[in-house]
Amino acid sequence: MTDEYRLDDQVGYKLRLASQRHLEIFSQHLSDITPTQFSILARLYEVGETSQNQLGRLVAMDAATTKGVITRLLDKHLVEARADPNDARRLQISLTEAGRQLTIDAIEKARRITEDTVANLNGRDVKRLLELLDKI
Amino acid sequence: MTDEYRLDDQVGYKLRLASQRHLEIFSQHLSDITPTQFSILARLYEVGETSQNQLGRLVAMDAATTKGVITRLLDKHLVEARADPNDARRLQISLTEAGRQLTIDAIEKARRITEDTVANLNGRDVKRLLELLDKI
DNA sequence: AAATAAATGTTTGCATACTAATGAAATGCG
DNA sequence: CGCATTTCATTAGTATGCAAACATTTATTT
Repeated sequence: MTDEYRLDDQVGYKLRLASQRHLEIFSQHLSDITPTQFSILARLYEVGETSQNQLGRLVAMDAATTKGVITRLLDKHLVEARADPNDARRLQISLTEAGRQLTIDAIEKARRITEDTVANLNGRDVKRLLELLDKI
Repeated sequence: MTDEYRLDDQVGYKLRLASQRHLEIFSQHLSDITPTQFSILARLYEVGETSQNQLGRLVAMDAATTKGVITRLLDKHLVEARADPNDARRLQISLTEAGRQLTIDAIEKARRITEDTVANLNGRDVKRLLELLDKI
């Protein structure tokens, strides 16, 4: 029936707003790294030393994007890279000790970040939201 | 009970994935402009000539971000800018004729973009998703 | 086995979006 | 009026993302 187009009711628009809000909360708790950088760190913590490209795949990032994120993490001395002896194309990435410490700490803070982000939702809503986002 | 941290279950992570998917769909349908640029255009179409800063506020964008988006739209000759005679600080932004045409066309395509983005959700789910995102 | 083709991993360059800090103009209040 | 505050816009710097290029390895063909 409603034939007009409402920008405010579009999924894409609301997704941007929600991401914006989440980013704001994130940086309040964790100002040293970004959400993107955090996901790389958390995944690396989970799986251990991995090639750069593979690592990117594990967090659904483009190879080029991954490269940029890794560069920034290298600059901060949170990860280190070494050539794979078996495959000259590959660059093996691992956490430094400082990186490990920061990641452990960041994971704790990340729990709070998630809590704050969904502060207005009850448990069932959160679950539902995750399911719905998954289907997109 | 579950005490471990699962990156894949975090709202922030899933928000990034969903946005990523939406962006992909968007660029398939509308390769000339980005979602951000589209929201500026759509809003401008809605409200008519407005100051740059005000326009940004209407789509929840920082003044600096707005500036960048407007610059790109000016480069594409989709909008035009003129000084406000009453207030020397202000820059009035309006759609060019080409911009109007493109916006009308883009709004049609945007319906499809939204449809494709939520293709796996039924009507009630979409409504619920919008509500949940709103609460964030 | 050598040569070629195909796949994989990484890097470079460029576009977009966002933030913090700065400057210019207008408004309000003593 | 004169000064502080607010509003608007811009600049400079950072992060993320994609397309294209390049290098290495693996598979295929002759």
